[in-house]
Amino acid sequence: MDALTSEVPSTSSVAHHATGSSTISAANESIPERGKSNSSSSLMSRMVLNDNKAGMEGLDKEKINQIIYEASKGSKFYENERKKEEQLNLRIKEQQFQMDKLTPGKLQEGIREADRIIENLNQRYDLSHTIVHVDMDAFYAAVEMRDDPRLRNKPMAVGGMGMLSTSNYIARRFGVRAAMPGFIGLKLCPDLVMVKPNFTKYTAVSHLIREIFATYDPNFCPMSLDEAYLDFTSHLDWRITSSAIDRTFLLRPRSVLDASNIESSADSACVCDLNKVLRPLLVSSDELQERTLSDFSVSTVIEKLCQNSERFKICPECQKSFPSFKAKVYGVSTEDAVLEMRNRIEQRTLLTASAGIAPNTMLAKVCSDRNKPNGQFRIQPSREEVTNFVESLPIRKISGVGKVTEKLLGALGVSICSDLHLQRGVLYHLFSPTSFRYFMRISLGLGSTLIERDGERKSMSTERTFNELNQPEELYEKCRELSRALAEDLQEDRLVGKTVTLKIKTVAFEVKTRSHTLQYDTNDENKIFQAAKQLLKTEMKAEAPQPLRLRLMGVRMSKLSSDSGRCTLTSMFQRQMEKNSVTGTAPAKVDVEDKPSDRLDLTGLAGTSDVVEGDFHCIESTGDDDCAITSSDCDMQNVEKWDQNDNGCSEFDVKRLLEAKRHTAKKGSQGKGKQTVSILNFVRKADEKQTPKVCDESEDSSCSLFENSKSEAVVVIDGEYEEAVPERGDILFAKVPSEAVPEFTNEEPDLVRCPICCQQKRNWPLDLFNDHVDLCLNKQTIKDILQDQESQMASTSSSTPSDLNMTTNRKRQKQDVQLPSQKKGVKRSKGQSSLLSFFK
DNA sequence: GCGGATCAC
DNA sequence: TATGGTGATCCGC
Repeated sequence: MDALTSEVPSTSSVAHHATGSSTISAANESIPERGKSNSSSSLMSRMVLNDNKAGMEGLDKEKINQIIYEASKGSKFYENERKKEEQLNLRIKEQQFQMDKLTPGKLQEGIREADRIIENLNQRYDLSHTIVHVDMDAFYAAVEMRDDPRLRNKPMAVGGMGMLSTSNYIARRFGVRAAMPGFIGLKLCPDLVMVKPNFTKYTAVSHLIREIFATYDPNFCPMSLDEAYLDFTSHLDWRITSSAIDRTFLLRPRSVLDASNIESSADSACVCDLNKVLRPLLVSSDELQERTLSDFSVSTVIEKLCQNSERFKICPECQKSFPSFKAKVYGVSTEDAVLEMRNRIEQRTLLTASAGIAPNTMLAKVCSDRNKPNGQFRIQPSREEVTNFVESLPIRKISGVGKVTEKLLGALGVSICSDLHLQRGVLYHLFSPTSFRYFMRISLGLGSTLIERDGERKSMSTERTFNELNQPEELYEKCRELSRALAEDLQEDRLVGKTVTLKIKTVAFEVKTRSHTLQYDTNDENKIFQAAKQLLKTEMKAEAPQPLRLRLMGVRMSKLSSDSGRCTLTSMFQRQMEKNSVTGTAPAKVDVEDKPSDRLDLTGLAGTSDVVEGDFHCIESTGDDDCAITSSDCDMQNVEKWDQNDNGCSEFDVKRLLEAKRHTAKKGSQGKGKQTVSILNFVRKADEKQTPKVCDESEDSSCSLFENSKSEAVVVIDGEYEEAVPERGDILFAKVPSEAVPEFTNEEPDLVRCPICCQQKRNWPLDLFNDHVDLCLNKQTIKDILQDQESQMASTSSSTPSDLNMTTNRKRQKQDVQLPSQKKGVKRSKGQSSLLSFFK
């Protein structure tokens, strides 16, 4: 979290503390020889080594930073960083200015207000939870080392020349760390071995550890493949009453573990996790049914059993003999419980984890880093212990305080958490209420005590870095690829969204985002592409006559909702069609969302699946250069031919088309086929006799069904440019053929029927009809929701969290530092009535 | 609603 | 030769 953007000043009373100006390498300057001024001139705080990581204590930062600087200076990346640094320094100056303006009276007021807020926060002090943060040690690197013993004694990192994701502890001694480009890692450590990441493997390991997590807290909250928050409170309660057997686990010694992952002869010992294959056998054996066995006797009994009984000598999984192991009975204490979990993880994965134990997530996170690797640390749940711990803690250790916040606060004389309290009067005035509150919570050692699963996802995106692209066709092609990938991802998760955002990064590393909100939800590749392309086009124009030179492009969809069970007009009509197929009625088929780029489907209408010509004034966009508007009577003079664009795919200037349409309407020409210029993907027409008095604008306002002067029902998709720009395969219509008319044989002329509930009314006024349909849609939605909930309720009792079924390494995260989470319920449509009104 | 910035992993 | 991808939030406008 940031929240620290704008008006952030500093006080002059702490000016001597301030590292405000751009002077030297900043970060945490506890190193005494820091007195040396910036001889290497612009060592920026944002370019120096971030050693805020386990295994990076006491490095020769001076030397490392020099190497980093030498490797970076003069690059485009470096120049951009320098620019950002200057910006930050400006912000600090502004902060300083604001602080200087603070009068003693103002400061007093700030302190008063701060104390009031603190008092308030204190009311919520809650030490009743035991929160555990677990973090695998150097996860990706550890997996690779485990699987390739040759890597074990070498400095290595996972990643490539471009970027490293993790480094092992040996490499960290050289200053090589995550988020560092590989080529710099090589400069710091010429012997560095770089290994390509293998996410499939990491995901598999993640499954294993999550299975174990779930046994301590079925509602644990994974933050990434290798990290999670768990609420141990309930487990610890259970532990008190548990038997010794419940707390007994089988441990292969480390030497056995190390050997177990090395290729060996067929007759070697079993390498399965004994807690998976052998422990269940033991636990259910008659000999161990005596639940009152003492801690001591359990291990003795197990030992004897395994020595004497053949049943416990051969692994049922691999048929090999079990290796040597010991049975360890863990105590009922918090520390024992966490140690047990970590040991089980190690037995299962041959990898070590570290853990932090504290009354809330904020502290637990800090603790898990304290005794890394392969260690754990606990803050006792007392007010004193918490205060003690927090007091001297550098603010940078807190999740949510990054290097910018660190520097901003540093300029105010705040570097450790107790400083936040000392400077509360100033902070109150200089930061937003959100930020201030966050700071006060930190200084008190307050954090979230609730471990919540992530709510609904809020956005989904795809972005790619590449070698410079600057040709329009190349850029459009990239945009197309990204749109396609995003559409696929959205569809896989059955999500649709409204806001399309284009992200670009120029070759100078400047990042821009441009977004557009559609009138409707979609996850269709073409729709997304049209929007993104338009945004891209605008950016290219802004750059003209220079080419737009990019090194990255991304497409994001936000304002998401679920596509499953969604009550679109589409699905309504489809449902209705199915119902009516027996009786022969066939309401207009509006199929925009599902098959947007399909050709006009006249199958079953006029007995042909081809595009009908002649009376039609239709043009199919073939994407060819020679594609032109040929509508005969429609006044299309303002419509020029398609721009050649987008990699051979023609682009149509819709504004002009719409202009032509308006023009036509104004002229009032009533000749054949002149009334309507519709851009559409699908169209159906009603029988003259049965012309529906429909002018139905569904939730998808870009898709309207209306009646033209020929008493024809036409589906028009002509809202905004995104949906209007014809794509290859789209069809432009000026008129609808009367041959292709489905018969509404079973309906009376003025009878209007709700497509959802099938209620019929004569001369149903349009607005009332719309309201009714709205209501019906909601009703169906509610039903679906309730059904969902019921089925969920039925399955909640299962202790296995659904998240164990990870399919991608995409993750959602949640920070405890934010405002109270606004749990997003299911989206409500306008005019939704209460549940009661639906069902009474 | 949009765009820039910050942060975590 | 060469500095990532995904998701979230906050702030100011």
